Amino acid sequence: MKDISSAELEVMKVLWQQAPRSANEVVEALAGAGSDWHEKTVKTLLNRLVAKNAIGFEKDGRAYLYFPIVAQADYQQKESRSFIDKVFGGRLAPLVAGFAGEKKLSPEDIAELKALVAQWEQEQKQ
Amino acid sequence: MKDISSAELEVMKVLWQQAPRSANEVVEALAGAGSDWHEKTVKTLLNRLVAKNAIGFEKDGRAYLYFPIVAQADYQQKESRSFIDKVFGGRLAPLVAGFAGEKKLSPEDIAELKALVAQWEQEQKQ
DNA sequence: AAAGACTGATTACGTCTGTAATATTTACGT
DNA sequence: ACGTAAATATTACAGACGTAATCAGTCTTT
Repeated sequence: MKDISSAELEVMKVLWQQAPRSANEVVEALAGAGSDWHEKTVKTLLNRLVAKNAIGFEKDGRAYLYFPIVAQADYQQKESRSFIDKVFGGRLAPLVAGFAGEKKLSPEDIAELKALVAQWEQEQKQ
Repeated sequence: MKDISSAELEVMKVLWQQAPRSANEVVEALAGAGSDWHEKTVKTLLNRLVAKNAIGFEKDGRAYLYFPIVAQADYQQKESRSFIDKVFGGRLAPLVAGFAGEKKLSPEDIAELKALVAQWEQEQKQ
């Protein structure tokens, strides 16, 4: 399947958050989120996403109700993998270390990472 | 500065690994790394990188010797930040959790992440 | 000195993307 | 049943990108 571009991704996020939604609902959600895209632009993006098979729709009268086909978790997983491969030669730790070095981690992130590490240790003991 | 495209990135990697290098040396390094780009293609990429100010060159007779201007660590840092913002709403932990869930972590990664976490704990105690 | 070889510079071209405008279809209201 | 507003579909267009080919300048060799 073709790549989802970054403008298209903003539309996906709206549908991941809630679906199905009409084109107008998507437009409004984006406007509410601070986007200044013209309505026509959003419709184009929806069309392209349909063409890419990233979203689908069902008819509701004359309008369409769009919903994601690609799941957010799958998208995140694939993109993460290809990003780490491309930029860090496939190693995750250097990315985390880079963030840590720049003090760009939120306390929640630190807590969550700690928990993950603790969990791995548990699993390894068994 | 303009973005470095993914084809351009392959050229950057060669120069990050060793610099300065002539265009032909870059071509050879890429060929050695399994790329099947035509020599002309690589020259184009070098040109575009110069135009983007990502690399520079000094003359060596009729040939140029290219070297990176953008540092790899800086590039990685910026790209990581924008990737995490774009795909994970700025949170790092979910990315790591995704990898963990898919068992896609190398033992080295796990060890390194553990060490990082241990280090944060140290820092917090002080 | 002229020709050839090599190098960088310029040009090419189809696809994708951002950002819409225009065209066409169709359901709803009267 | 028909017109019209609203929704979708098609078309537009410039810049970035992948992937080169061609042009132009210069160093070398004969």
